Amino acid sequence: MTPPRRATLADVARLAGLSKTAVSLILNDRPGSRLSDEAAERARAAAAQLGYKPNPAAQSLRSGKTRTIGFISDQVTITRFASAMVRGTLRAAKEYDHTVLIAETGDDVSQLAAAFDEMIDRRVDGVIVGLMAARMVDVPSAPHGVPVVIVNGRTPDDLPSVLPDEYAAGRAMASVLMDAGHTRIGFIADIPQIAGDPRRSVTIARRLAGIREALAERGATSFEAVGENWTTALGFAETTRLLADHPEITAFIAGTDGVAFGVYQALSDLGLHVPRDISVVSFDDEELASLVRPGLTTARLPYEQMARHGVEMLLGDRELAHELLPMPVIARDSVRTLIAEPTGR
Amino acid sequence: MTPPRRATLADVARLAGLSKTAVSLILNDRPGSRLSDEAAERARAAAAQLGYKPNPAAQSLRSGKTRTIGFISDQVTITRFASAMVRGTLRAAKEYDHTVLIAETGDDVSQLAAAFDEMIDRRVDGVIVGLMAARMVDVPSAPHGVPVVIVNGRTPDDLPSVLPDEYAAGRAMASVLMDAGHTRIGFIADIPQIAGDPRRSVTIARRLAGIREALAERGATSFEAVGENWTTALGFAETTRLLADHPEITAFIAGTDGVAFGVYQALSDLGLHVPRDISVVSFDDEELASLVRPGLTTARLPYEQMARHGVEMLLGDRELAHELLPMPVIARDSVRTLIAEPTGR
DNA sequence: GCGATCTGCTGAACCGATTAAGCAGACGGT
DNA sequence: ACCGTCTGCTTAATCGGTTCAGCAGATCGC
Repeated sequence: MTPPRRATLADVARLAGLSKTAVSLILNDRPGSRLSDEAAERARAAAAQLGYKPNPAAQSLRSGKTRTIGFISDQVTITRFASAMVRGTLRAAKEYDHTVLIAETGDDVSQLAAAFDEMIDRRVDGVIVGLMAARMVDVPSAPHGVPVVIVNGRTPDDLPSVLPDEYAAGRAMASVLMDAGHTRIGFIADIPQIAGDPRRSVTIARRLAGIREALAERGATSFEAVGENWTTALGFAETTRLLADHPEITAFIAGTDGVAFGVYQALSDLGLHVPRDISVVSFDDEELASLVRPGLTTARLPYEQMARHGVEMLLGDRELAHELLPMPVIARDSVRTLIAEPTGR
Repeated sequence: MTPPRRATLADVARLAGLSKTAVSLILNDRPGSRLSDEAAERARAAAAQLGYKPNPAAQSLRSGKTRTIGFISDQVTITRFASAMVRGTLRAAKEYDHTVLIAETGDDVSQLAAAFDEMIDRRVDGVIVGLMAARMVDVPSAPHGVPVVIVNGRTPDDLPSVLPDEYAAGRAMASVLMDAGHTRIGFIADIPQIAGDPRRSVTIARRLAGIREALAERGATSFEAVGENWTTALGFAETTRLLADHPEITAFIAGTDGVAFGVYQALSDLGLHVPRDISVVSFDDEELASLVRPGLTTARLPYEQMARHGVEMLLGDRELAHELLPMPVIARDSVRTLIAEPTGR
């Protein structure tokens, strides 16, 4: 029992015995239009009876607005992080009564440009470019009046952006360990190729700087391992190696949860127990972090909040600027508090 | 350097010295319209010069089509599975030159209905309802002419659906173990509350049936454990218990990868090695399955293909019907082939 | 009693595309 | 020379809303 065709404004007007103009004014609550309460009543009743909803295409045509924003990501649909960004975008957009058009892109720059242009051709009211790794990317220029925000990334021409506050997070995680009494800390850390290249990452360098400065300020001894890529395999290999060389280590800082998972595996193979024998902290808060035993203490990348922030820049009162969002420390069970700190040995 | 306003058909016509009609006919390659090659040339040149792209709102208004489909899911953006469904939908839609509007819904039925109506109000050309767990759900009726497909689920009124072939997958995974020579198999299996209730799952019962029938046909001995929820904790607890009672078990079938992760943890605590001492198979192929060591052999839920299939039903030649899609066996390293099958002990 | 103002409402234009209908000129047949 | 047909193009209507301008009739001031 569904009507064959959706009711139009003209249908409502006819049923209410009014003009299209009158009904439009009433349903949109235009201030200054002086229509009788009685007429308003009739119009609303007719609209309700017919299940009238305005045709968005017609509205867009007139207003030049589509009440739609575009979301483009380099790996939108591939990683669990993407989910959080999509979620944040969707929810925030909904609050502003907008819908979201989503496009997928590989790492390929030309695909991003193509997706971007397609969104513009669809006449979206704004575009969010969401990146999985906080990189520098090129984004085509948008027609005047279409705002663009980069979430978790940057552009060479400095479009408005939202980034995680990696420096603060680096300090925070180092402090979590030091506050618990750890002073000899393994650190699976530096990726010179990536940290030095904004096309790979604009934030990893800050994360590392935060960690290093906090450790240095409080006089902790750190043992750094360097890798090509932050992978589970790297965590496994470097943990094994660092512990062989420096058995005095009591805690590890892993660059990511994936690396931390490798640390766990290595410790398990060595018969060491987390957190009894070794404490571990890391960054990102992937789903994995809550699944491993014991739960991993990690600094969460606030993807959902960053996306929400981006939408608020596009549609809300928030200024189009550069913003840093805090990375909350998610405390689980991978850190042991050392009762006393023995000075010798 | 972006133009202040997008070019319209009228702009192109003016520049080309033709009427809007002529330009429209040319740019749309209408057969039967007899315009000179010379005019076509001018029209195309003018369109290119102005960067003309038709305004989709105007086209929709005229045609009644929006070239947009809606995707609604109960947990769209929350799980890694959702990503695959979104990806499949996006890619397939792109092939049909459609864009995708995505809406989020909690488990709450009323939210699904609300999201659905919102899509209809936006005049989408079709709707995909994608579910994370293959459940029975209620979907409001759509206006005539708007097709709806349920991906990984069912509706009481039997809307077209795409489901995984769980029965075949159950048989397949049991066979993987038996083909490798295993005959005494632990099986973390039955969830009576869920398997018996289509509102919870319309497929788990089939998965279990496939496993049980395959095991029975080939005379394997199975040891079943029952739980309330398929969780990592369940896998951990029941593995520990089953092995204590039945040390002769050489392999486990876990209901999901999450359960299998619990099995891994229990085996690790018991000092048992996968696959040397115990083999493990499961279902779903979450990201986790490739991350654990050794990699988990599992039957993949083909979310991306299911979504693609759904889109093809909406937009392509595929018949709107009920379809079962195969769940591919992803062979990793968690199954050991037993050389010989000792009869005693 | 008459213009000015206010009240309640309507007509028509407009957004940008598609398309049915039709028109001027060239050409062909007789 | 005249009618019919074909070619190449244009005019105008249409989709469904929003909005500018304006029109009757009532009310008011003096």
